[in-house]
Amino acid sequence: MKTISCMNIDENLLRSFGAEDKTFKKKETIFNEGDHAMYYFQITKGKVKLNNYNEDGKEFIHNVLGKNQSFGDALLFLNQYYPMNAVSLDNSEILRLPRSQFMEMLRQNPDLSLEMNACFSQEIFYKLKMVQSMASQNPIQRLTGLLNYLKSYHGNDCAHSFPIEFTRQQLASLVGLRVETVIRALKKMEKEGSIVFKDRKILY
DNA sequence: CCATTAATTTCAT
DNA sequence: ATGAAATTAATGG
Repeated sequence: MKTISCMNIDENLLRSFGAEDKTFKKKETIFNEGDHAMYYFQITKGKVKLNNYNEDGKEFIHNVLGKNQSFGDALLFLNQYYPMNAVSLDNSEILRLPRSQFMEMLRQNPDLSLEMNACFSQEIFYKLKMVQSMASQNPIQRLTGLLNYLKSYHGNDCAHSFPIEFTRQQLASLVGLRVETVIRALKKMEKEGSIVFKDRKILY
C-alpha cells in the first residue's frame, strides 16, 4: 500500500498566496469547535491535536499532527463550522492561509488540487478502517486499527519499525478507552508478537 | 534535587 | 474485564 504523507504544500507557494506565520504556545487553542472554517493550516514546527469532549468531559482525540502536516483542510470545501477543537501541544509555528486565497491557489495549480484529492482519498480510506475497528468491543481490535491509521500517516511501512510517539493516555483518548485497558491490551499484543517495545515506546 | 507528568499496579466492583 | 485510586518511574527545570 503506497502512502502519501498528507498534505504538504510548498512553503514558498503558500507564502506567495499570502500565508502568514503564526506561533502558538503550548496548550494554546488554534480554533474551537463551532468556529467558521476560514483557513488552511500547515505546521512548520510543533504538534497539534484535534479533539472533542464528550458529555462527561472525557476527551476524544481525532488526531495529532506534526511538522509538514495540515489540518482542517477538508472543511474549507464545505461552508461549515469546525466539528472539533485544535490545540497546540508544543510551541508551534503554523502557516495560515485564508480560505479565499487557498481556493485561488488551487485554481491556479490544478496539479496541487489533484494531489489534494489523493490525500483526501487516503484519509477517508483509513478513517473508514478506523471506524470499523472502533465498532469492536475488543480493545486489541481498536488499537490495531489505530496503529494502522497512525502508520499510514507517517509513511513507510516496514514491519515492526514504526515508532508510536504517543503517550498511553493519548492512545486511550484516540480509541475511546481508559489508560489501564490500553496498557493491558498492549501487553497482550506484545505477547502475541504484533508489536514490540523499545524501552517504553511502541514499535509497530 | 524537587515538581510535574506519565506508566504501571493494586484493589475493588 | 474495567476503572478509580495508589504507587512507581521518567522527565524537565
